Amino acid sequence: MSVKDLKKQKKEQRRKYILDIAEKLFFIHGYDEVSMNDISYEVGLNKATIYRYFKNKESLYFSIVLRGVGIFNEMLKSKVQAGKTGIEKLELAGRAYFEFYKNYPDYHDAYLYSKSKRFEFKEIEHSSQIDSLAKDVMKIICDAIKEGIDDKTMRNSLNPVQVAVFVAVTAERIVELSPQTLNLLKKQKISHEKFIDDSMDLWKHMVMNHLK
Amino acid sequence: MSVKDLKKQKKEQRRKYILDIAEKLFFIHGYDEVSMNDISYEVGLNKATIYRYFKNKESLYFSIVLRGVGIFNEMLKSKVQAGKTGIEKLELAGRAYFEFYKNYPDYHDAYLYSKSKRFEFKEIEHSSQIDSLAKDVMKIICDAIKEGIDDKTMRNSLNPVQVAVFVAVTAERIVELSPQTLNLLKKQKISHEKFIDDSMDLWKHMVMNHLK
Amino acid sequence: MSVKDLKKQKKEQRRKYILDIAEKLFFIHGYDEVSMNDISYEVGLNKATIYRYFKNKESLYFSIVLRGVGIFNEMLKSKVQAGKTGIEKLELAGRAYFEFYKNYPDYHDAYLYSKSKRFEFKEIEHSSQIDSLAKDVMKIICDAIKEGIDDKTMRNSLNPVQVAVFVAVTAERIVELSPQTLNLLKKQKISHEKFIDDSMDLWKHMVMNHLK
Amino acid sequence: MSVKDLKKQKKEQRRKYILDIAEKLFFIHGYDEVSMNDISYEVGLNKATIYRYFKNKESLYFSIVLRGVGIFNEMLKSKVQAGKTGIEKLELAGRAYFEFYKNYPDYHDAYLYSKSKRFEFKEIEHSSQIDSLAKDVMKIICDAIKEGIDDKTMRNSLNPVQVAVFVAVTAERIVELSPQTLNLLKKQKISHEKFIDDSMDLWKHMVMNHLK
DNA sequence: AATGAATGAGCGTTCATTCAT
DNA sequence: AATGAATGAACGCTCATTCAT
Repeated sequence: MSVKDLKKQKKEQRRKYILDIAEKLFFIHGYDEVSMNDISYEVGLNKATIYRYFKNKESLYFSIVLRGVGIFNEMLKSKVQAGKTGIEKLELAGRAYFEFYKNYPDYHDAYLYSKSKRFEFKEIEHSSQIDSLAKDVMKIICDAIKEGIDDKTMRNSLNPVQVAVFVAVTAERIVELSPQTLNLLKKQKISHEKFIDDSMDLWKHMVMNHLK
Repeated sequence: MSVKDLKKQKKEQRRKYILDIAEKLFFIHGYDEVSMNDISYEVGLNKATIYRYFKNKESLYFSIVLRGVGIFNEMLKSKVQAGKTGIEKLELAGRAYFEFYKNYPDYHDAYLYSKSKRFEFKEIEHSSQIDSLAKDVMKIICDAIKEGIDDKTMRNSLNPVQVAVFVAVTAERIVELSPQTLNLLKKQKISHEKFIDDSMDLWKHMVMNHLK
Repeated sequence: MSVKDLKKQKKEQRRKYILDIAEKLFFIHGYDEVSMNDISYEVGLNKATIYRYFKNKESLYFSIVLRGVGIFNEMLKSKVQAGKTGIEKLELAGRAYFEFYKNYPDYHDAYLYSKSKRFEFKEIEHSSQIDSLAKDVMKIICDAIKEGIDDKTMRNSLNPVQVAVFVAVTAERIVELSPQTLNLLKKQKISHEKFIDDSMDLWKHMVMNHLK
Repeated sequence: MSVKDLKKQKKEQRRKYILDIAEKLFFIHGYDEVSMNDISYEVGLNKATIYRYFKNKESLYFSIVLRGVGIFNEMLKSKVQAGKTGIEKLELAGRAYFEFYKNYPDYHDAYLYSKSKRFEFKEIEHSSQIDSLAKDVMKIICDAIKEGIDDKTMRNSLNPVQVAVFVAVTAERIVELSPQTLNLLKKQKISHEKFIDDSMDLWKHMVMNHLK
């Protein structure tokens, strides 16, 4: 039993090691520019061995994405719980997202890429776990909105799920502006940071209870 | 003179024909899954002949994207001008966007893909024309917001460019929901259409002048 | 008649023009790096039109080589006739060769390339004319040697043809040393020029009549 | 240990096998006319497998050239050491060269082609080893000449390096006469063999000490 | 568990040349 | 005489993946 566990542990360690190296490479060069050769070389293990730990290249990549989503989830949870009102929690959720983006931009990129057309129509390992975590995220946002409606910091005409989806998908893109868009903002002396702040203000106006 | 024109016209027709076929293929299978071999085979012309009409694969793709952006521009312009107030114009801009998405989802996809990391760092034919059209779009939205501030249908604390960017980037993604997200909405009996409608409502709350 | 001649003349002029441009390109980039596209573009005529003047790319190239060989022939003839003794004439032939190399290194390169394996086993236009000129060269050298034997400036045990061939083929390579070889000489403070001079001295020792 | 060695040996054998086939093809058709497809087909291994053994086509070719240069080096060394005087050694060096050419004309050709413009400006595997062997050759010839000057079988006015270079580059070409040149000699009833013999006689006259 | 060897499929692009007009 | 359109053939190389051991 103990021996088995030891083996398992060792395997887990090695898996983690491979993941660390692959992550580094993917983050530097991008998914398509990194070959399994590159990874196995950098890891120091045979290419075929990598396949013992990961079904294929995609699975390897999605494991990394999963890491990122996990990190985000933690950040989100710990941040949001500090809020008192619903609207405050929503704002904190937004802040959590942007903080995640600032601290782990590569994970963020990887996550977006994992959801791009590049991978669709394929059954990929780990993608269900990623989805599950994504669902948790939606639930947290949803709950914040429900709370906001209850405590009257938000309009009661809002549909929590609808708003949560809106918030989530727009957040994803607000942090990743194209060079051209950044340029446009620059001309108005609006930094990316300020843009994000202002966007959160728009969010609040979107949901706040103006009657109160 | 007339002979030359005829030739030019014929060439233009041929070009269009290639573009039509390639478009079909790209829309079905995606950029990376379609090879120049596939295209030439489907077109019925030699691969090298394709290269007489398009510098390379990317140029071919971006020509298609350009088509789509052109179509959207027309739709946007004709829609927006029907609005009377600023906020009405903004709403119509949104409607134009969603209409475009509904009628030409593939063009929309192609446009997004053309802006993805997949192509960055490269100088690509037609990309400047695409950018130029994209700028026109931003200007139209911007003008609508300015008008809204002037006619007091929108808050005067808004920065037009900031809002325009926010609106534009979020619109891009609201229409492209992942299957999981669509599922989530479905459980709440919210159709994609309804979601879009509701999102436009959120937009309006975001910018409207509540004092009035 | 006169009209025909005029046409012929014009055609000849155009041919020369094409040749001039192609020559420039070949000399700059080398045979294999220049495409018929490049040439036609630079010439300003349609690719197919080039083919009206030259059977194919090789024929075009060999026309240029022919030019060079022609130039060399003239230089050789005029130089050699100034010599009084046979050995003097041989030396002058050598000098003519090296002068040609110095003044027209590109023609020299092209000539050597035309004789390389790159082209063998093929029937190429103009190659017989080139050969014919090459024969003239051999004859001139041969005659010089015969004269040298007669006037006793050279050993009478020499076979003129054998020596001529030896002189001709070695000359070709003495002027085109590899970077490594040039380096080796440099270490001994021997410049390429000096090497050539010394080589001509070796030639003279090779044939001179030591009894005299 | 022994297992590893066995594998290495097997790999070496396979490498040699590929080299043998490729050599055959290159020798028959020439470098540019043989594609990697041809080689892999003839070898009976997948194209990609060839790339496991050789970095690229050039590396494959230069491995073959290296073989040839190695063979020549052996021949040269063993021949030259049999000479007693310097001039004798020089003559033996020449004989070694011609013998090599006679026995391995294809290797000789390949070596010359490897030094042609076709490959310049590129860093190619094995080329440094080839250069190193070429340097050995030059050293051997140089030493022979120095010895010849010392033992007074050669003129003391000679610069050993200069003569060595002259001898080396001319030797390279004497053996590779064009069909036209061979024809010319034939008319004088001079066989290639006789031409080479006579050429060596010229060499000797070139360097010998006539005072002695 | 780990490896080295092997593979099939594919990639976009370029070329010299030839045709119908 | 001159053109624009069209073509077939080829090119070296890389990739993710899977075997036999």
